[in-house]
Amino acid sequence: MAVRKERQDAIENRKLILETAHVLFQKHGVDNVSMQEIAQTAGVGKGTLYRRYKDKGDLCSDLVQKRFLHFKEQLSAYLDDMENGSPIAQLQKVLREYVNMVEELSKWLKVIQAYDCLKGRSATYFHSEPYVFMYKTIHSLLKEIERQGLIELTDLSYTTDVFLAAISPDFYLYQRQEKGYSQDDILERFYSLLLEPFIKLDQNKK
Amino acid sequence: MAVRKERQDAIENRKLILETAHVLFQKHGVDNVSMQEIAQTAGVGKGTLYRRYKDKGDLCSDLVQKRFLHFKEQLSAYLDDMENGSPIAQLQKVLREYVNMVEELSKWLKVIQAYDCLKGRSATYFHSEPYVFMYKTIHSLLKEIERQGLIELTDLSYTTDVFLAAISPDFYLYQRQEKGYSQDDILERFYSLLLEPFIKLDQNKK
DNA sequence: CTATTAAACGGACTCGAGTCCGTTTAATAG
DNA sequence: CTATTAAACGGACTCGAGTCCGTTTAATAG
Repeated sequence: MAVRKERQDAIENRKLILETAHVLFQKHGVDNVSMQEIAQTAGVGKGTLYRRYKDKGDLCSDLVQKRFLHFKEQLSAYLDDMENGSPIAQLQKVLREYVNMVEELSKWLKVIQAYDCLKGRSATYFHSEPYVFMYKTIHSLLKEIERQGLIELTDLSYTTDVFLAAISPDFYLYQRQEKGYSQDDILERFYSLLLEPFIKLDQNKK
Repeated sequence: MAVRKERQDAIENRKLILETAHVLFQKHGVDNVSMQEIAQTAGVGKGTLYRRYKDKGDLCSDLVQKRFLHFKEQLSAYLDDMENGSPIAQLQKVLREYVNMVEELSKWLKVIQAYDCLKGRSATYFHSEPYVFMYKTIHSLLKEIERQGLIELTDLSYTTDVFLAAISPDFYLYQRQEKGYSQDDILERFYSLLLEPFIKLDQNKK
């Protein structure tokens, strides 16, 4: 017997709730909006809200998910253009775009992290789609750079994780807000600490 | 007029509460212990509990604080012994000991972080005593290494932060539990990515 | 179009976090 | 030792998170 398709009212409510939450979060800040309020404003019962979203963190995940899709598309487009360019330039492009996105999404990412931690869902950051995607992308670019003999790394996987740690939302925001570095300051320092020292010296080529 | 000294009952309650919380946390796990329960078990009212500790995160901070004092003492003892040794060896010692401590305290550190985030106290991790202390220690050791001409770094401050990011509780636990690296695996990879490439080649000295 | 079904709904309910404020008690003044 | 004071106490209270379950409704069968 065929599986019933999702009910029309359910689909509409899902959209309605997400939009309402987004509006309220923007207007009053995530912390100052209760789940109650979201349900009421959307005109649904609390049960309906919780049926779709475990908690505020879950709502934020969905918000991030939407934005992340754009990012992925944009990035593939860029990378297609650079198909035959230097993989180092590609890597730099990826990093720059990602930093851009982190800057934009950090607000949500922090909330997600807090709820994950509080509910004992541990290390979900590292399993989130954005992390996994970035990991794969950076990992394969580094591999290509290595294949071309431009770099030599002891542990590719560890290196990739450290790359991402240096642009993780927490760390990034700290550099940005407390240290007062600009986006470019950070990228510059990142390159000079984690990228340039490993690029094989072929200055003689010049 | 002299400031009144802290009341005796207050002092005793403070100790009692902290010990009770510690015991309950160990027995049932931080997540499964309510503030109510802590107060009840300690035999004080809820108000008394909250008078000292804002929330569970705050309790964990105090727990960490105690352990961290030991760590600091131990470390200074070690460093005094190595006073005239190579600052690189000193740095490695510091890193090794810190990793040890993070391994032990990660449970609490995660809870602290979650509450900080949830209550909108942002980036407190970077202002916590452990972070600040480690920052100072690593920073000054790197400076000394630089002074001796053994290393050259673009931005000492940024480098120090990245060092600490690579052994931040979240990241460390991920490497440890999900990647399956041992403590030594991690230190090895850390050195080979973040330390060795910057040490000036004076192999000719050999 | 009607009956059947199971998903979806929504509000009453429980439970813990955190606050408030009238009461108690340790410290100090005399 | 007694009176005064202000810190400390503790439990009633509020408020939001999340669950439960009787009721509604969209989808499917006939």
